[in-house]
Amino acid sequence: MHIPSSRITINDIARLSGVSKKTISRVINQSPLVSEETRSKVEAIIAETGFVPNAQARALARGRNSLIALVHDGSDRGILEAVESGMLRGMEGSEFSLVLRPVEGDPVARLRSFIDQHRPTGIVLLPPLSESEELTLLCDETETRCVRLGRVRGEHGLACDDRTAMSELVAWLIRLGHTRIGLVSGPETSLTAQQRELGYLDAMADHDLDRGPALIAAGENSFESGMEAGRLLLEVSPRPTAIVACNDEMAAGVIQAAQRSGLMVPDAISVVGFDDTPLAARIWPALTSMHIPWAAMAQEAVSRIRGQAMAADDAPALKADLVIRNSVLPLENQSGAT
Amino acid sequence: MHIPSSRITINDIARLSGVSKKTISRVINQSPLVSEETRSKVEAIIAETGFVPNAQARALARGRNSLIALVHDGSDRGILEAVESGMLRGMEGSEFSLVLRPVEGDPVARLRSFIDQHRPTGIVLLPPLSESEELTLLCDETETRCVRLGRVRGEHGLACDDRTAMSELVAWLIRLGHTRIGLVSGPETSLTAQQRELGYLDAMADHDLDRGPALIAAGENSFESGMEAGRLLLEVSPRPTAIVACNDEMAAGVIQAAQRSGLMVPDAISVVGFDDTPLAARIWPALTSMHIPWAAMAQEAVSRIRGQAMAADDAPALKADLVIRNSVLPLENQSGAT
DNA sequence: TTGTAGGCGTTATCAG
DNA sequence: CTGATAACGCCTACAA
Repeated sequence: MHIPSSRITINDIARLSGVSKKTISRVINQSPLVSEETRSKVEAIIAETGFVPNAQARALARGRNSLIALVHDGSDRGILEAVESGMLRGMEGSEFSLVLRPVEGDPVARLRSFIDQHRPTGIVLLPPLSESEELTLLCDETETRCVRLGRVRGEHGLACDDRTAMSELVAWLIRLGHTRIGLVSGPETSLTAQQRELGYLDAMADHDLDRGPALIAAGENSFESGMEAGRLLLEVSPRPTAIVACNDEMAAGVIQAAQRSGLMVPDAISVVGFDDTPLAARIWPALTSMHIPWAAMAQEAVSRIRGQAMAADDAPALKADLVIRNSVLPLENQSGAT
Repeated sequence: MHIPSSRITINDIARLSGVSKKTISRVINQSPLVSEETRSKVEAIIAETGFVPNAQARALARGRNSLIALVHDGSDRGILEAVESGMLRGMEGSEFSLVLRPVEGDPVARLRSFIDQHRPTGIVLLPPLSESEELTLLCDETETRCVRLGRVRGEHGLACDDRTAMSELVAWLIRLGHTRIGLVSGPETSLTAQQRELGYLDAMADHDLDRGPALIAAGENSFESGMEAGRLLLEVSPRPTAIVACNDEMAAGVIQAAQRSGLMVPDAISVVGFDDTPLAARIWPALTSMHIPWAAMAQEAVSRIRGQAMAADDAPALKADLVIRNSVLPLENQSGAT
């Protein structure tokens, strides 16, 4: 016997309260088909005994486990912390638990066997996996609820407008007098990164500024790729007076590259990030960044999976928001050199 | 019917291969009591059909779920990333999945209901929760395997020697000529933090240096508390020439405080951290830090829970290791001011 | 080496 | 409103 007999089950409760298992089950599941009297009697006994329904048995009977999985490919670690804590907040006080599921290699096959094995109630997909239609199809097939973060179109999507947000960010730099603005782009396979790049191009075009390829360096969302891209952009002549990176990790890399080569930020060059991850506040100079409400989106995603999607009015605004810190100076206050 | 009948079960495999369920079960569980012939035939069919055993049914029958939980109280977010990825590496290719379980409030009650509900195979406890004997007892009671990270004594512990590591770190600063060395300590309720503080005191005493309370500021393992403690230490007169923080988050806070007040790191003051989290490499100047192999420990913890603890020889060394970056200068190369 | 019967704790069906 | 009875998919005893 694996399970200590001390562990109490629905049968014990049934016996103690003199009703059938099924009635206990109804009480547990808030079924309206129970008399007030019976319900309160049973509830008292449950409280008294500290009975907790066994999630495995339940999962087996229902064909669904009380798990919600966070599925990502590890390509953008910066936003993970916010997403995790948002999801956890959304599950607080519920029966649900959070499972971490990185998938590398063939995402469809990996995810399929994960779902077959654990039958989670739902999964939250992060970019760029959230951009795959295949994965959504897989969830439909397996009756797994699915929310795609950072991907607006489609019924399963939840995102804010990256393109507009980036364009506003760049427009803000332009208002500060900057005209030569470099971009560190994200992986070209990521639609989210593409949207951000388009936002940059929008703003530059709106103000008739040079948006030639020389001012754009390709990154991979990682700190290291940001450093590398930063080095490239710093050698462009004439040098950009501001650089915007498609996420905070890369922005931190740009700052590192700049300071190492003796260009102080923001005195010699301004740098801005995107996402507003915890890293932004911890580096020096503290990074000005466009806040993307990943935590709020993740929390809302969990609500949807739990079937408690808020009314449109109550839903959190899910809007991007500029957070000004210390990594940007108006052009007129910048010096040309160290 | 919740489960699409298309989903294949052990019964389908049994029928297809012309043997009984039990034999399939034996194959799945690597039982030696199966003939080579039968085994390979069954395995072929399993591969062909893509059959994945249902974890819920299995969990119900065995009384254990194929989950391993990471349990922490959120007080030291810096090491979470390393621990998560180490645990995931340890579970790669296995049937196990990682559940994230932050507990706030009454840890014993919270953990108990979590265990009752999900019956995880094991849990990994992070400091300071790993220091609680109560939680270990709870695991014993519920037959849940448990590994306590950062806590040496006892059969369930897995840690490296924080005290010695810190003392070596401080001794290294002393060899660089520093004599006035400040400390940002961790929460006094955390034994791990206490060990680190003791290591600092050891080294200072060994070299007959001032280790009075004026040079020690209390932190709470958070970035903000590090900034606050940093501000305090910078006002001590004469000012310390180096500050060591009990974790990287706080060290980043100290750097922020120093640079904001115009004291450049490391030119005016040296700063070192502890843990060597990803943050250390991302800030500027890059943080010199004592590497604590959290990822390796977490991976080993998972191995233990899976019952595959390596022989002592094969086990990863689990030793702390100094990682030198750019936040420290020998005293003679430091200038007294900006 | 393999198979049969029964149980794990819960939910669904359908009759009272 | 309530309760027998039969799943859910797998595993352990015990036989064969």
